[in-house]
Amino acid sequence: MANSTIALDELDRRILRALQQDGRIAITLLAEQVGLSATPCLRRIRRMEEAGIIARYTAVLDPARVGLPIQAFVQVALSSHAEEVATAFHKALASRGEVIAAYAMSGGMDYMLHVVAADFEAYADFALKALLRMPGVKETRSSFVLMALKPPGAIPL
Amino acid sequence: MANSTIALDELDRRILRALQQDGRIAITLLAEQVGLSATPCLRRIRRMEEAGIIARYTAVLDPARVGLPIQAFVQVALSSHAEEVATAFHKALASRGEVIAAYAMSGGMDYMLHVVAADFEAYADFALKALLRMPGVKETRSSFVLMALKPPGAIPL
DNA sequence: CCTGAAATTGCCGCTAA
DNA sequence: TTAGCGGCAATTTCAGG
Repeated sequence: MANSTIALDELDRRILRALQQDGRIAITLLAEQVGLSATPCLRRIRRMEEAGIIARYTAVLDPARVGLPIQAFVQVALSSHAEEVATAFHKALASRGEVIAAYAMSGGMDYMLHVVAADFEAYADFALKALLRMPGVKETRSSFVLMALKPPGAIPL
Repeated sequence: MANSTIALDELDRRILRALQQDGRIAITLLAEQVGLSATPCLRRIRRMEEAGIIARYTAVLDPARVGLPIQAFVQVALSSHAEEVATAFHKALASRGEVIAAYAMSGGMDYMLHVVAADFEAYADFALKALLRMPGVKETRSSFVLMALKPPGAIPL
């Protein structure tokens, strides 16, 4: 996972589209779909993995079906933007599995979190006992997901 | 992808953890890791795929490395909650690749969108020319991602 | 445990700077 | 001529029965 900026041609983009659609597709099949033989196809995939274009492969789970039907987005403001406060906060976030995504944001609130929970009680525990007590947290604002219209999105290529 | 609610035992959870970590792991290796032989391991995987617990497999791309370095979360309020307005809005969202995730939300704003773009100009085009003209859109509020702390998250099991 | 299929590697040929 | 890319074929490993 290096960081070189590599140019992608149409073949690469086709490969990425196919792999986003089905991350376990057989290389042989993929190669056929994009109009290559397996060898150069695999070579391109490896190159994009090395370059960090393909970050990883994953199984996408349905949170509701694994017992985590509650999803929320939480905006968080910190009371201080000192680096050590931010670092401590990041560390606290990292240790919490229910935070499935976290972003530092521009604008009024400093962070956006995507959180899953088994039920409202578990969510409340997280929000009140964990999140609000994390280092530097000044204010939080939770909104719950009622319905996922586009659950896991592919990146347009 | 049925919808039966199936109980997961510790073995299933281990399988899911491994598949979230590496969606292309070989069944043989996975089986060894979780302490099963390949055949029953594969059976469990198929069962969870059928049940929709495993929704799909995907390659996770780094948006910045495929030319989409701008990410934003956009909250959207509709002027009407009539079903036909909402449906038209959902349809408009679906046709926009830069919207990589969309959720109907509780609370003040009706929707939360996760959007990627090649640059601010492209983002502005989306926000001003596409989103604001979608059916029923009353108000939008964009916040930009400065840094992804937990980019693509796994669901805790 | 066995058989067919897939992944992976080495090697060769083609094409363009 | 050399660097880069694609294809073929052989080998090893995997999937699925």
